[in-house]
Amino acid sequence: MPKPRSPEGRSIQSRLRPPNDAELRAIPWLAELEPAARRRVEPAIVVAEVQPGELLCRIGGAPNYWFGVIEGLLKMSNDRVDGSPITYSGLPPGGWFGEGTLLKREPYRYNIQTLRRSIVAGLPSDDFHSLLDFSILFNRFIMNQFNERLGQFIAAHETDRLNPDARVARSLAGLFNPVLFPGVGGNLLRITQQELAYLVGLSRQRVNEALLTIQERGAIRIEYGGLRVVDLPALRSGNFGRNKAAATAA
DNA sequence: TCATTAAATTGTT
DNA sequence: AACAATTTAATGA
Repeated sequence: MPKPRSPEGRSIQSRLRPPNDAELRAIPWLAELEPAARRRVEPAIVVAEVQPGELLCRIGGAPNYWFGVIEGLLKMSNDRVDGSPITYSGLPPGGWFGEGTLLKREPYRYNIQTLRRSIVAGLPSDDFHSLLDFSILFNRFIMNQFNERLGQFIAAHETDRLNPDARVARSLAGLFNPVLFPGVGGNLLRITQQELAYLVGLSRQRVNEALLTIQERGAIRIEYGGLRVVDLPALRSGNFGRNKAAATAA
């Protein structure tokens, strides 16, 4: 697990800076806005580099920003009563989250933690709400986002009881959702097996085994420091071995 | 640009 | 959890 970052560095708040051009281009919804809306909101966007293990927001915190991943990898998790964390989703580049919490003006109901060094963007709550007020295209984007997330949520729920191979497959399929995470360019996702293990809640060994199985089935190609999707529908369906013998025999 | 070395990641036990 | 093998990144000639 990434060691929780000690308060050695300055707080994230104090490290905020304006985004550069490349970072702005990595924000998917900006390009969809009306030109006037974009001009108005762009100056409000801030970005920060966050180190592995840093907490962007914790349960109970007041929602100040709508967050997005420019680069890197985050995870969204919750703590169960027994203290064991349950991960809801990984957040690869292009993913924006927290709009539900902002809308309800409620405290965060999950923890967002960085799995590796990442660049994170934030749109202040006030600007988020004013965008909702005057940009129809932004509303459309948010609706789309909700819709996709609902699908993801249902898929995740089904996945819970499946065997490890299928869980890994479905988690991967979730990360490759082009609507929620358009920053995952092409079909290559940069994620180490260790990071994936944290997301899925399995050991790295088991994830490694699962990935090899999935690769054998032709759904992905494993690469150093990441992997490539060959057959996304197959990943989603998640019909992966109850046991390896049956898998290879078939 | 190439060779060397360190660090990160993967595949196995 | 530990280990060896492989890949990448960094460095300097």
